[in-house]
Amino acid sequence: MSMRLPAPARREQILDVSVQVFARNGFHSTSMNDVADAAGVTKPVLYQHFDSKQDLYLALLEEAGNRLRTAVSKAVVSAANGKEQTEMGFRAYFRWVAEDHDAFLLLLGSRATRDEESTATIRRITAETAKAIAPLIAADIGPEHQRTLAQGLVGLAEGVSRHLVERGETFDPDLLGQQVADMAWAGLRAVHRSG
Amino acid sequence: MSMRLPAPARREQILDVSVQVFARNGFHSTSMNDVADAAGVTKPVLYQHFDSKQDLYLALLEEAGNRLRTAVSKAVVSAANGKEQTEMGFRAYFRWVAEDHDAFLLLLGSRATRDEESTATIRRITAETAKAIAPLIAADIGPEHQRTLAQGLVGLAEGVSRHLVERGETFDPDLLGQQVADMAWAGLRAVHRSG
DNA sequence: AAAGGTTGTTACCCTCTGGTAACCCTATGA
DNA sequence: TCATAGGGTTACCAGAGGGTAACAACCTTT
Repeated sequence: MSMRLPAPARREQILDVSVQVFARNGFHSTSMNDVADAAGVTKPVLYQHFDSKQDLYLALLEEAGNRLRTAVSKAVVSAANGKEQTEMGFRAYFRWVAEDHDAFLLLLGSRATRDEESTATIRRITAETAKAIAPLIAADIGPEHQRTLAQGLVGLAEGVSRHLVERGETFDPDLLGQQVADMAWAGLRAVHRSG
Repeated sequence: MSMRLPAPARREQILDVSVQVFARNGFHSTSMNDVADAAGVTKPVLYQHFDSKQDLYLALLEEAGNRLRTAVSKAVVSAANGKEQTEMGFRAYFRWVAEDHDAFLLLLGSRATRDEESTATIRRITAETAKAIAPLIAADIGPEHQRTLAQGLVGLAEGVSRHLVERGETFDPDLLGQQVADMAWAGLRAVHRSG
């Protein structure tokens, strides 16, 4: 039905389409036929570009994770002081959620299904995001504790996002980022003081 | 192999055993045969007590969720002022994580798989937990915003817990609860001020 | 000790779906 | 125009796993 495409273009199209399908239905509830249908193509075509369902799924996770990581990292690096870093970081996170909607659902939505390997991938991505913001936290507490709190901040952003996204509410990422950052920054300073 | 049990006892045993199996492997990677084996029994026995795999799984979620909710609610209610409520709430949460380990993994672990209905159940539980702590947040911001931040706090606790549990680190729930509560409380007060 | 309800098992069905072998169609270039 | 290569399809396999019908072992009650 759909036109013939050169291999690289087809591969891209499959990635584009399948991120939507997987995001909406989750891994297990999405069959390769579903993906193929959505792409306007038949199953074997998928296997010309990806070794397995897992392989396709992991490619999607990897891409989505990269976009998240780089967005947050860039934002944090580009800011001057801690407070600004916090604000920019959260803003970037929420902007990513708002713009890269399907990717958010894929990585962190409630329907995100995680087998052995996907779990590892997602955990790695989350951990790296946390690592990017860990320096925001006062270094005079143990590094373990520091990383734990960084994961907490990621969880904070995640919880807020999931709540909003799953209720279908629209939001201004910059405003939200600022508000959450205010809260987080005050919290971080408290940690600093209390050691 | 295992002894004959009266129906209610068998039902309880199945619940006890399957929460472990599901927590460890997730919904889709766990077959009813796996559950049956773990219970020392054969498949049809499971279907004498539960209508379907879904049904069993939802029963587990419900039980786990109840324990979480009541633990947090009780803790929050029993405290006097806001700061103490925050501390008691987080303590109760982390105590639940430490004690009801499998339940935590089942509800919120990375392998937690969520189809249509399970998603709804888990979201309900999380939302109710958030509702229990929403009053901690100053009422002079919009109720929508208030609920969003409450979800953020739940996410915070979740992120911290997941990080610790999945790294297999042991932790003192009371100490951790206090530390996280310090951070959260300072954040909440900041929200209060900035409106 | 026979009856009847309860607990449990064996053996099976059936669907779903990941994956593949074999073939077809279309464009291009010599 | 004919060969060739690469994109695409049809038709199928095979295994896994949810769910069930029929049967067997047990215990209790009379």
